[in-house]
Amino acid sequence: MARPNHDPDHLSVLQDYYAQHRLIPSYAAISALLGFKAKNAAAMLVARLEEAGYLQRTPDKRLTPTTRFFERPRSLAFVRAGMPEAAPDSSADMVSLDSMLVRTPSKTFFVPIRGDSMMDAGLLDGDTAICERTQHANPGDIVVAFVGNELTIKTLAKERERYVLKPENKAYPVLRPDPLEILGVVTGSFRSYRR
Amino acid sequence: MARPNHDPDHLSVLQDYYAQHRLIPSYAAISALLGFKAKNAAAMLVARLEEAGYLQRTPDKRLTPTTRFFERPRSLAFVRAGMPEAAPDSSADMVSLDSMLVRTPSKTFFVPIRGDSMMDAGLLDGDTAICERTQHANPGDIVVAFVGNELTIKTLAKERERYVLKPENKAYPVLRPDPLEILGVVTGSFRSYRR
DNA sequence: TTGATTAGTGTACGTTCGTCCACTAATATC
DNA sequence: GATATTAGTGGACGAACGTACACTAATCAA
Repeated sequence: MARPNHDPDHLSVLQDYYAQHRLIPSYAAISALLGFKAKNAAAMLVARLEEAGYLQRTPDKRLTPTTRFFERPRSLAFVRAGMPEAAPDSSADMVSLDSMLVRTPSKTFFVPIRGDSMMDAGLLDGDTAICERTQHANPGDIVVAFVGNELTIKTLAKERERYVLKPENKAYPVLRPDPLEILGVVTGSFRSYRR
Repeated sequence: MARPNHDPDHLSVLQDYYAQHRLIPSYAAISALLGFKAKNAAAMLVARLEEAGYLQRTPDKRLTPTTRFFERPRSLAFVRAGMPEAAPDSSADMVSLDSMLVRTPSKTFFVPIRGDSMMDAGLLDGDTAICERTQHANPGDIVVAFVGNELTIKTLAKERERYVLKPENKAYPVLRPDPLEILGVVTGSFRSYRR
């Protein structure tokens, strides 16, 4: 009863459970899930997974997944060999996009992109910018600002001593609002191709 | 000590905690976090949030977030009028990334974008494409295909009687793999500007 | 002004949880 | 063939967790 190698199947059961419930189960639940008859087996499994960097503990010792826990086998490449249908990705669980893209929910909001003024930065009309409210932004950051009573998204730039808003499209002029009212920085973006 | 309205600030503290730790804290931890002196206050808060559909319990009664828990406000055009800090009309326009971008989890997988061959479609190096496994794709769809044993993302096009893969960058040639092996269509994409 | 409702305090209690320790079984190493 | 090493069993125990109940305070509607 001793396999030197790690327990990949055990891990994937936990991953599936997490995908369903968004929670690492208790030792008792793990035992039930994996057919262990002693909670201790679960405790040792968890210890191994912690060691291997799949699990982690909060300051108050509660179990949480690490980033590695969510890593999908980039094995999509293998798929080729076998059946394309056969689970390219056991999509069973995927990191929720929310948790990937939103670090501080209370400071995060979405702003729809209108027009093509940020086209060259890959922000197209209809995209949505993920923004975080913040006091300070640096030149080069893409920021959300108020210009003429509307929200606009541009790259922050410094022009001599002055901060300006630079579109990422040569067809548009640099904006020099005064005062410059910045609401937040853009931390990400997404788009949907469907409807 | 009785505000009829819900506790948006309490919720957002929990959301931030979850974003950091990927775990709903215990009642004791919630009390510490929010300054409650009695665990019971936390229990009642949780009950309210369950009622409101932000939290949920696993079969074994452990607390987990619901989809609504992850919803963020879409644009805050209102903010301008009042304090940017003040929550805008919360009611409408709350969206979660997952529910927006992933329609069929079991058929959905992610493919990282490499290179700039899809630049003109706003898919930059480092972006992630959200793909859905499907049998049929139409000309004009952005698809995931196997070309030379690697995954590639291109626009599907029809050239006379033949389907070809068109890059969205004039510097790249049209691909005419035969047979053409399509894994799925790209239904969305996202990127993060951080790190 | 009264009464209902909502939010939080304080304390107590039973259950679950994680940990610990002794023990067993199977594999790999020398 | 002896011996670590690894994986799991089983039971015991203290601490943490969730729950319950009685009570207080603030708001709102009648």
